[in-house]
Amino acid sequence: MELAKSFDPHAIEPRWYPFWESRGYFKAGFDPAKQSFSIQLPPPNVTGTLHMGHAYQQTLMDVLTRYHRMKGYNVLWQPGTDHAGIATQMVVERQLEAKGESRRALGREEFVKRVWAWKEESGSTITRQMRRLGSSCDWSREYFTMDEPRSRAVTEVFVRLFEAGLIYRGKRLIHWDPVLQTAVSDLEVESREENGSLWQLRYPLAEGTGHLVVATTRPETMLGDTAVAVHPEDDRYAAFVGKQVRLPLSDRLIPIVADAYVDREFGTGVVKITPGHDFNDYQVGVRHGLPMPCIFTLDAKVNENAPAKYQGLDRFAARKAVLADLEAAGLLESTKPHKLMQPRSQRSDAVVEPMLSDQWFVCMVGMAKAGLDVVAKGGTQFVPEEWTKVYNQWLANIQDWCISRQLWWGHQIPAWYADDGTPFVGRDFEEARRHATAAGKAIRDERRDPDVLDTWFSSAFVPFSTLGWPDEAQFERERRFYLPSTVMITGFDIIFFWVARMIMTTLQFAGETAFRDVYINAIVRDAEGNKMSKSKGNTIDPLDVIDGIGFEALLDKSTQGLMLASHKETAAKRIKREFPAGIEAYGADALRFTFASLSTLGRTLNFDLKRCEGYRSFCNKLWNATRFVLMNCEGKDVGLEAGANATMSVADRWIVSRLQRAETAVIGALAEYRFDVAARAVYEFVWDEYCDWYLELAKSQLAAGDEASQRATRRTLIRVLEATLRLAHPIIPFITEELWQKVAPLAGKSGDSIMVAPYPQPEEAKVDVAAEAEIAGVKEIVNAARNLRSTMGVAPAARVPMYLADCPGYMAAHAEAIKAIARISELHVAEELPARDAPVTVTPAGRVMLHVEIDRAAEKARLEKLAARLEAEIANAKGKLSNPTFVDKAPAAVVEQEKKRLADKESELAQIRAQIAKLG
RNA sequence: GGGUGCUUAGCUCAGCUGGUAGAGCAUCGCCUUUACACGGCGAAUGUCGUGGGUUCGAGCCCCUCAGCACCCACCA
Repeated sequence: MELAKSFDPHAIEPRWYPFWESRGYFKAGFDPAKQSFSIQLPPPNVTGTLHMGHAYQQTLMDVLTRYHRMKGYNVLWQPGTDHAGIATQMVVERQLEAKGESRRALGREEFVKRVWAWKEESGSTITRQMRRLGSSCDWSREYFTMDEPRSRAVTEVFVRLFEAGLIYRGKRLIHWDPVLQTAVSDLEVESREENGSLWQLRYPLAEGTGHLVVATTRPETMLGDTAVAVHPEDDRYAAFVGKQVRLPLSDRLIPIVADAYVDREFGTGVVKITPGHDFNDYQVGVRHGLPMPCIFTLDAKVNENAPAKYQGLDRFAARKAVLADLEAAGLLESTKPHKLMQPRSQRSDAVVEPMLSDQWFVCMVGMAKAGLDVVAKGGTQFVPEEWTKVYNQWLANIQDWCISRQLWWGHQIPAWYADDGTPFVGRDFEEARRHATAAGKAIRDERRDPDVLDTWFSSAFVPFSTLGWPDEAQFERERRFYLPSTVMITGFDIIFFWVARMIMTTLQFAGETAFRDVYINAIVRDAEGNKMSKSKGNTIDPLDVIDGIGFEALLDKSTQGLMLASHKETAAKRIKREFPAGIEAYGADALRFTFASLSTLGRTLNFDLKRCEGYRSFCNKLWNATRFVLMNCEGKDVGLEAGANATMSVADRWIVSRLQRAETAVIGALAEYRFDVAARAVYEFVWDEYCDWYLELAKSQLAAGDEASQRATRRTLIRVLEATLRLAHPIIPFITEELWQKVAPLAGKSGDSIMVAPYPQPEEAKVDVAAEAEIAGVKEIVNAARNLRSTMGVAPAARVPMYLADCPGYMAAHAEAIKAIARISELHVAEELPARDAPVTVTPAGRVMLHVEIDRAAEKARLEKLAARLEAEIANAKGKLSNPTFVDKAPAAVVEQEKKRLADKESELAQIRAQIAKLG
């Protein structure tokens, strides 16, 4: 079947993914004779959809995966999805609310059923989208963090850590989200600078008259104050230490303590201490043995530990009431505006309340040390390197990890409580009961801890839980191939949440690092470098880039789901401005090429549809080059059989040589994760060398060459193209497969698919420096001629005579090619240029004269300008060379280079001067 | 408060261990030349953020300042 006249991604993409997948090409290999390559997909939220960040990461992962597969490695790209505890539970709760139902009314069992139903319904969306992008994961091994094997691993890890004393239950001050009503880890708290107030309150002294003034941003917490503190060396307050103040409103006596935590410079130097609701105060409370009352309910209303008057009030209402009462009592000294870092829960945006609460924790210090060591010793390397510091800094200051969540969606904690409240942990109830019995305690099945584990707890084990662990036999079999993973590709935002924890747990349970390399990819921004966000309306859906989308549909989907009218308006405006005609269909290959090209080792990647358009053009270029080659090779003798009479021309040897260099460049770039360099090498080889020059050179060889050289040219055309397709396949899999299916047979290559064909390997012997120099010379002459034509205003189609002098002997052999490419009617090669009024260009490869009408004065002026520039360059070079320190100290090669430059320029100038003289 | 990164052509970015600045897009000419107008050919464009230092030589190394972005942190 003929190739269509131009590249249309839609016509080809849908056919190849099912072809690859159905033939099992994505399946992990287990051949002991081969090297292995493996990569873990950061598991996306199971009910989520593919966004630009995913598409970008996966492009990089797929490039590496396909590349290593073609190189013959055992390859495992391990996919999976995450149950995303809080996020998914929230989505389903919202759905229930919309239907007038509620989680609590349904009850735990029924609610969890509904979440599973939602997971089943939407769970394959993102994996379907991944297939559209071309991601070649081994779907036969796809996991879900709550599937049976992963759940077993979670229980096993929990039990073992508990038995090792690394998981414990304790009453600690934790971050409480009063909206979601669960504990969250410190990583799930985000602090933002917000405008608040700083209030100064008077606390009357218990004895005598007078008061101390304390400053606070949260006056309502005074209901839980159990002390005030001053700095031990603060002379102003030394006399008060050990005495008491009368806590207003509550009318309790609380001590004045001395603690070095107090900053004498801030406020009055006196701090109110609320150990139950502040992390600093908690420490002070511990040091001074203070009571630590909790004054809030789980939904952050004032509880029974505060005076009756405030009970039942929300935190913020209580603040108002407290302030009003203090003011009435004359105890409010001042109110000032104050900027503070407000800690908010990442998921609900609620102001987090520190609460003293019973939770499960993982003791991190030891594991963190191991995690630091393995990176320090180079067992795991970050790319770019600078992220090592970020990793180190976090691990060095790590806190114990609060892993219990008061949610229903997730892995329920495998702990049961004895009647006296002692927790017993086991792989199942029976095991827990045995422990309890041994300890002489009675427990019941229904007294299982209701909490679930942090989502990140389960995803922290995927490096080994996806290789069969805790099944020893399977794990031993598979880890030899795929642990550690070769590389982890992910965003910096989850270095702490995920990467560090995987490294730590894998060290703990497999005794080995999880990854050889950790590649931290850039964050995808819009073309102007702004963060992509729904409310700004500057998000782009990767599927829309692949498939295209009309303006109306784009407007619709960009504004739906936005709650605020102002956001809707901003988004709509932006869509109208940026995408007045919607988004064209660029296809997965162009999208992937764009990602690869923009993938420098920076922190951000500004996604520009214009770039994408350029790379779709590239695909079209490749497509049409293939059409040309097929047109010339189909049904013709391409000289494949041994002993075929085929004479390789210099141009043929040149393009083969350039191909070796392109292959070397791509392979080297991929080894260093320089996807941009790899993409550029492919782009430049295909466009600038193969299409712009070789196809043109080939045309004249096919038109004028003898039988044997035509045969060699056809063979070179088809073989270089075939190798180029393989070279490019990891980046642009669809179009290369489509074209390869047609090209490969003609190139004498068999095989069912390009994705299982071998990756091109450069051969040193095929690098031909002489041919490269020769073609470089030809290009120089052609360029000079083209330049003169354009400067002289010669119509592109017009053929003009050309004279060539002072050129290497080989030039005559390229006469036909030069004539065709530079559109020359007659080419005269001679010792000297004829003396006539014609434009001349001097190049190292010869002097070029076009026989065209000229304006003598204008030509003279042009040459004078050239001469002036040359003179300046000559003066510069002479200056350098006459500087003794330069000649002395600079390396000989540099001095030589400068001398050569001087000589070249001087000779060029002489020629130009001569030509000016001829013009009279 | 601590830390990191960035500042190069109108825009987005490359620039290897220091040797006289590059790409894509955009711009401006001229072209329906038989693979490709998703094309061809040509052109223009930069005191490489500031000030200093090291060096024969600095976009690259060192210091200063300025601007931008991000991360971590319990200052009431």
